[in-house]
Amino acid sequence: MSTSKITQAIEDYLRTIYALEEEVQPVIAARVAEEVGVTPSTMVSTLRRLEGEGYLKVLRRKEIHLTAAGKQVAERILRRHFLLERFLTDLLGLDWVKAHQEAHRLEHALSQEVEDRLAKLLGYPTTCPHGNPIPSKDSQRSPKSKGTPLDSIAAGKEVELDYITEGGERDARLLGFLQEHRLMPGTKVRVLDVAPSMGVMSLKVGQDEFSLGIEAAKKIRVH
Amino acid sequence: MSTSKITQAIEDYLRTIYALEEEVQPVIAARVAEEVGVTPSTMVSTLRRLEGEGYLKVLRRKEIHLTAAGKQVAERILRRHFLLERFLTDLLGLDWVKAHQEAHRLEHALSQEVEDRLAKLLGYPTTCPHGNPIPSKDSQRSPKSKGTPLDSIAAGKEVELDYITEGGERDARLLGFLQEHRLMPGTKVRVLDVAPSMGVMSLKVGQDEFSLGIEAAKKIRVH
DNA sequence: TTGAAAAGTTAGTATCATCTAACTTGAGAA
DNA sequence: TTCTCAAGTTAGATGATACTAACTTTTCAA
Repeated sequence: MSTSKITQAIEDYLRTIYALEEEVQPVIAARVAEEVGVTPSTMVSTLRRLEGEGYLKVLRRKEIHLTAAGKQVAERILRRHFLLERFLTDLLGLDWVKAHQEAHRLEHALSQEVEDRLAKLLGYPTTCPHGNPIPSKDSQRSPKSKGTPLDSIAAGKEVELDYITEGGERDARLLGFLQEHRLMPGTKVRVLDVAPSMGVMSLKVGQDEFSLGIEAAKKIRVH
Repeated sequence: MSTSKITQAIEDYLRTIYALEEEVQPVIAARVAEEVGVTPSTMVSTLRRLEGEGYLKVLRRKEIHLTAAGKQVAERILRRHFLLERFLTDLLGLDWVKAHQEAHRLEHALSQEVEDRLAKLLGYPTTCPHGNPIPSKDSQRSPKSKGTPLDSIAAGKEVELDYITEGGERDARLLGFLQEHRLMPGTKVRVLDVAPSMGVMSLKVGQDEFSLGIEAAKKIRVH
């Protein structure tokens, strides 16, 4: 198992599965295919390869579960991704959307040593710019306090933005929208109105009032 | 021509050919194959692909010449490579050898925007840590003053190290050796003795006396 | 001039990562 | 229960990048 080299494609599948595991109950092939952007048939052969390499197991109900080896690869990539996002936003001044995209390309080319030194240069940050906790190297799974999805907050309440899930991070339109409305970790948000039948909720940040889709709100965690 | 996407492999071949062009008279397939680390047969098919894509021409005497398109790709990669080397040594504190290796992996994942911002962060450096001029973006070929190869300096003379050629940069042992003996751009070196028949020359840097192979000395430019 | 070493070429394979098109399976709604 | 749609699968193909093994062609020096 895990004999051959870890390619960029493998890293992409594993990190996607890992992120999905924290968001949807059973991770199935169709979800992963959607996320990674490949056809179902590609998914089948890739899943077989990944299972053969010992990175994951596909259970009877088609549920995909990462093995320890798979988790290790995924966490390493996510750690580098978040670190790069910090570097790109904090030191280079990129916006959220670009930082995410660029980090996605660079994360595969970062070595352990550069990762370590970059972490030091940045003062050992504990979260990415979107508030996600950076997985620690010693594989101690982060407490994953999960936070409360914004869509489950009742009208009238004011909450503080905790973080944007990895699922939200992958959505460039959402990221751009959030940054535009200054909705970032630490921001106070008031829920003016929730209309599930309409699929939207009204929010107020400072003097700025706007609507957000319920689906998008699910990707935002508050407390 | 140049219709399909520029892959990492293509970038590697083009940047290698470009660097060789500045060092050896006619660039031939065998040299490139050696440098890139592929077999001659791989070289044949790759050369055909690259020629088909319009990145180079192979002339009658088997000479390989980059087209304008090929040069553009090569210069862009080299620029990113040198910039990354600066970043890795100046901000992250890596040594020469590692900086070169890491830059070689990262250079393919750097976008134009990140390149620009990185250049700004570093204060628009004009040379890499080994003294090579960073190719400018507007494709104005650098004057390439070439410098004098260290192996052609007569015994007794003292010179100043100008830069280490790209060919030298690719040689990890040489880089490590040079850094160990503090032989870097700006350093004054005295040539104690030249023994071409032995294939070595004796040098003195500060109080440090040591021998260097003639072949290695060719990759060092002084004035 | 010639012959060996260097360079180049061909043919056949392999792997990875992807696709399309056609098909099967399965799970929940009516 | 049955039908439908989502999910999964198979077969067959492609392109990029690489290899080995067996040549052929060049080039240069004796």
